[in-house]
Amino acid sequence: MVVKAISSAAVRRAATERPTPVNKRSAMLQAAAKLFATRGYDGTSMRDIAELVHVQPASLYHHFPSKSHILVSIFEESAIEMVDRVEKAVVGIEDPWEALEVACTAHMKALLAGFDLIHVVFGELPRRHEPEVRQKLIAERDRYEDVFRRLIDAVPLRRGANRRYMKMTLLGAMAWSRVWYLPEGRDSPETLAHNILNIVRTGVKS
Amino acid sequence: MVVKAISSAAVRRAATERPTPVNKRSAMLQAAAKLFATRGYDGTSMRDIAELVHVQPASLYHHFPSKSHILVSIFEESAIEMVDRVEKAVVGIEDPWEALEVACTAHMKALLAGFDLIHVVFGELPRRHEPEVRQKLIAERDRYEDVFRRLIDAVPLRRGANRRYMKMTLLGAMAWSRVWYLPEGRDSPETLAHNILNIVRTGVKS
DNA sequence: ATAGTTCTACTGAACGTTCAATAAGTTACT
DNA sequence: AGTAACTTATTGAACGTTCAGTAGAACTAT
Repeated sequence: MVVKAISSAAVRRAATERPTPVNKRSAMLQAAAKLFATRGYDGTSMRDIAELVHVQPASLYHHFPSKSHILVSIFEESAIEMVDRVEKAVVGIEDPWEALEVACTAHMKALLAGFDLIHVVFGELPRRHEPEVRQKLIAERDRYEDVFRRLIDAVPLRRGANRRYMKMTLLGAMAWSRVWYLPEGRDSPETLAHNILNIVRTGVKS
Repeated sequence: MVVKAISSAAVRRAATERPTPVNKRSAMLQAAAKLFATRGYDGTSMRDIAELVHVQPASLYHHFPSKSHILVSIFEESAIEMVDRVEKAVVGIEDPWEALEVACTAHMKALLAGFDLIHVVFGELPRRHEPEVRQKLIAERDRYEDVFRRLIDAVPLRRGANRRYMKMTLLGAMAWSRVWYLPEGRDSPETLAHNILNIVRTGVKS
């Protein structure tokens, strides 16, 4: 009896539901991230986002109280997801340099192979936004950068080397790839991560 | 008579003219650059620019045919100015590493000490703009990057080191300072340039 | 089991504001 | 007189956001 009721309900649901009705909120975030990543926050309208999700602009306000909350949510979800990706990638690796390289590879893969959320985190300048929003954006990015800070802390450096500069150089060099990387080029995210880290690790001079 | 006429005109002009009437066009570019650098292109309105120059919005259209032309002009003037600054800074320096460091210092000084035009060049993503505009923006930034390409070409590297990756790492690391640098902090632009270049040159590992 | 209620997700139409841009007129200088 | 520099006034379009309303599923009471 109970089984039958559940079964028929499930069938009915499966027959009437749309392709991925699971969570429209995340579909909205996904669409917004894609647009923010390419056109920027100000260059993207709520209508643009709505159109990409095949929904009326007003529907966005059922899930988010404002446009800026969408941006903040993207930073939040991205930080959670990226911290997870990087930390999962480095488990079991003992050599600290190898762990750092694996982390960089995970970072570059996400950045260059279509994970739009992280693109927004490293493309959108918190400076431009209202103090309340800015604070949250910075906090979320810091949360992610902290994973790298810990990995860098574990690595043996020569005397006088500054770990903070090292972190900024590494993250900056990787973030800058946004600007010049061409997907159709011959360089894979792995190659990029390896080469950039290698420059930071051993330098280039003869 | 002639002298008198000129003289009285000069007096009248001096009495009625505003502080720096020399070239309003460049004042407009300056104001636009300051706003573009902090709020971004899309986050800045023609009204904002006009207000900063104490001019009516429509006046901007006497000097520039459109908003995007202002952006292109900023890139042009910035490239010319920065190429000039860097090339002047390195004249007479024989050691290629010292020349590169001087170039980096000039770059960081401009970037962190208020030369707004270059801020726009390294903050505004050409990707976001129409193809015609994008092409010009990329061309101007390439023109500036070429100065660094030449300086890097002159430097002796270890076997297998990639000069293109080196350039991107160096420029990326410096550009990223936009994000985390605090003027009230203890690091001077010179210190930053020295430390970043030193990481790229000799690496950090023990 | 059925009827009534509540809730979630969303729509369609509009709100007032701001946008880049234009047209026409005025002043300043040569 | 003529040109350059700028103003006032205005345009249509696009902006973020609001709001009353609705379809349908889910819960509740009979």
